[in-house]
Amino acid sequence: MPDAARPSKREEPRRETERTILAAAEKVFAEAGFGGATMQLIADMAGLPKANLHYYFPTKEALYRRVVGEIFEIWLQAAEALDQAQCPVEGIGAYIDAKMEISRRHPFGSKVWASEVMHGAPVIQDYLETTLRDWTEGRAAAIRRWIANGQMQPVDPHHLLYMLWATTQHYADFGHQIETLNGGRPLSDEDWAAATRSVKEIILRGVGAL
Amino acid sequence: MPDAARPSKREEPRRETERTILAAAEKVFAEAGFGGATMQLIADMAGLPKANLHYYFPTKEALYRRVVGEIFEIWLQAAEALDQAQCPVEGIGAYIDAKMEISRRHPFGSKVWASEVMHGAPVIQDYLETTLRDWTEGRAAAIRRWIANGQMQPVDPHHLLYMLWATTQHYADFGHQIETLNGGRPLSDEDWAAATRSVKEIILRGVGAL
DNA sequence: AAATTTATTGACCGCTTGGTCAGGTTATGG
DNA sequence: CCATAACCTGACCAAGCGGTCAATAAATTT
Repeated sequence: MPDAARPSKREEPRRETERTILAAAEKVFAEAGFGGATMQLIADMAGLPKANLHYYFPTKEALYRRVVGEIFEIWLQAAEALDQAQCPVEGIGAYIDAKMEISRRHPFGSKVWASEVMHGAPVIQDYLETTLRDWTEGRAAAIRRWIANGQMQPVDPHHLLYMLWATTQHYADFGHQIETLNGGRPLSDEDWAAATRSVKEIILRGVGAL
Repeated sequence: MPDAARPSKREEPRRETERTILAAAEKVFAEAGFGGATMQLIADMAGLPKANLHYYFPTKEALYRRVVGEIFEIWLQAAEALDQAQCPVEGIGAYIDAKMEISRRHPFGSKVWASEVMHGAPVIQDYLETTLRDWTEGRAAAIRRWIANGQMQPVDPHHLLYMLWATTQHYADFGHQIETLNGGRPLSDEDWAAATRSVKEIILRGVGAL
């Protein structure tokens, strides 16, 4: 029975099972927080016995660490949108596009990250102090260059970056609130497009790049 | 010994003790999440035996409910800034001022709210569907009036409100990340003033109100 | 097809959790 | 100064937790 209903475990069974567990863990950690999540809940969601989880991930914290690390990777990739741009409209616009897409496609991951940071980043403090800080300084320098070139108004680069993060991630982290205010219905394709358009318009006009 | 070191319990001892417990609970819930928080931790932080907590609040959830409710009240009060304004610069500006001040003075409450919404608002769903929805629609109408009067550009009122919430609350919810990127130091008075200035400047210019 | 490694699992363990309760202590009111 | 009510708390409990382990099953190698 090749290519059965369950994803084929012929090639790399370990990877397949790990992915199943990680997906379940991401969802449970997002919905219950680290403290509220239980290995039993994750196991049920993954359709595996609890003991099997500990075969692939020694502890709950190790599993959590992997989940958080994967989100960070995704965000770093999106950040490249800011790099290869010549003007703020293009760079910031592409970055907002990318981050809004991530908020839509990976809402659980975004929530796990938010939860982790809110609780004082006990697990990812080193990320914040090294990779994220370096990345932030680099991007701030690029923004200062745009300002020096007269391509946008002189706004504080850090606070601009915070605004970009806050606004885009809000659609993932507070998605439930937004959905409720949207009459209980999830945002449609057009709703997401309109949201992205609004964010880009206000911020790009706000920094004087339009 | 009138007016001793401990807050006077002569007048309304019940209220005093409740406030002590609520303050401790707010902090612990913010730092550990609902699932990660324990009654023992809250009791230690409040300097009371655990059993005493259950004398004032029957269950962990009842205590949590009170904490969340108090934050919502604070935000509703801040919302009045938006009401008594004639122009967007004044209204939105005052609202940003108020919400930034709350982020600074009540970071724990903001985190508890964020955590609650992220986890699907199991406790405050009714707030979202009634009070918050009504408030949002009222404010959206006010914004549409400003647009009709030509006092600002035609932006989607809902997405503007989301941006205001996201940006201001980010300074509380992600305060640890911001502090880390600030060299590990908490934001100074001037930092907060600069942050508020940046947010107001970008958003007010972004909606074409300047 | 035997041997060996890898994957799977039910049963179990020590510990912490939210919550209870009986009994003690303090304040209030007559 | 006593009685009644409000307040406080150490000791305790059932339930659920993260994690372990010995036994088994499946795959892979020889």
